[in-house]
Amino acid sequence: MDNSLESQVIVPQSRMEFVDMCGGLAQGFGLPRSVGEIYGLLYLSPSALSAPEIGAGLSISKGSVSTGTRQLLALGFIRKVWRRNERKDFFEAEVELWDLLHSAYERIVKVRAHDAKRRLEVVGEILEEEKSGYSPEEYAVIKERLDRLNKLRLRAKQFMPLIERLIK
Amino acid sequence: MDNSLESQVIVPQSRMEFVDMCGGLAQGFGLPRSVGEIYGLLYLSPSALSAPEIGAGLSISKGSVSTGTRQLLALGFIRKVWRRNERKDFFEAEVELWDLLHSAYERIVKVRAHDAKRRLEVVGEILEEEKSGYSPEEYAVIKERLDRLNKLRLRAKQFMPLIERLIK
DNA sequence: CGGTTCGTTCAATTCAAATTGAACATATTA
DNA sequence: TAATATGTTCAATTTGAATTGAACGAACCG
Repeated sequence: MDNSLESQVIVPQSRMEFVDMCGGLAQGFGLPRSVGEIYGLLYLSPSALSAPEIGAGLSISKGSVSTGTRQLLALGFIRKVWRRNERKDFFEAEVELWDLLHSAYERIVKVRAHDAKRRLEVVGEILEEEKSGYSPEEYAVIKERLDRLNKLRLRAKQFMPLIERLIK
Repeated sequence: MDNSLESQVIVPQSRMEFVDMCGGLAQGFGLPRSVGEIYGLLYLSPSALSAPEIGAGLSISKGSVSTGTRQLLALGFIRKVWRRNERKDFFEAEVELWDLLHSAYERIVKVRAHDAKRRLEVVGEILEEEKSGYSPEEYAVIKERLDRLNKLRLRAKQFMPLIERLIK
């Protein structure tokens, strides 16, 4: 039996242009291009698409579709939908992007900020241990630079609640 | 003559920890790790460092130091300093990070926003050309999704001046 | 049952980006 | 001028991440 369904999937140029843009955006955010492309395809799709349709539409392998959809599901960017009498999984895009961006902010910015704080503390601790290895002048410079960074961190932290209120 | 200067460059652990953190941050922002590392090394350096010193301290090649410092100079993260009777270039970190982040915001966020606007327009135009290829319902769905994106874009745009004022 | 489709996983491959190192140009010193 | 050091560029290499594709298990069908 011919896989007529997949082989005739031809995505119009406008949507391909959009897919490409989403691929580029994803890369910009450090995600695989294909993940962005899958989201782009689904976002402009009038109906939910099956995994084989996605693979055919984007010319990517089953494996990539599987891992890509898993990532998007984990991020909340797409949903699985089930169809009666269909064994296949179908996927549709979450279109409330504002909410998604909001939660992405929570996850990414907050986690990064916390990370930076911890790592700076570690650097400070090790510096104390090594204090004797520096001349007083050197030590003073390094200490001052670290303090400066911590001030920057606090300054940024102060704005976080403000920004959060803005994007709520 | 032995290159005693370079071969004895041993960077203390606290600074290496910091270098590593900067490397990771750079990667997070889509820059080469080595670029972040060079900045990290210079940031906690009590004095300006020559290119050979940087290479030795981070165990990276001349070529990487050269391209890395060029990128950092272009971004304004480091400065060249000249020393009397010294042929070598010396580098020191720009420590006013707030200003740097501010101008990075200008360059990155604004450019990206403008890009997205243009690409969305292109998608819209091609869609119009292909309008006849869709059923009215399909067209309506796609159009609505694009409109939704444009609204999101405008909403984000409204906040930009506010955020700019915050980080000024 | 066999036969088929779907989806996942993971080892192998591919690909792009970063890094190296050799060749070169320029400056410096004796 | 020869000998040495510095810095740039770019082709070749390395490295790490994304992608593929084969193997597998599960669900459905005749």
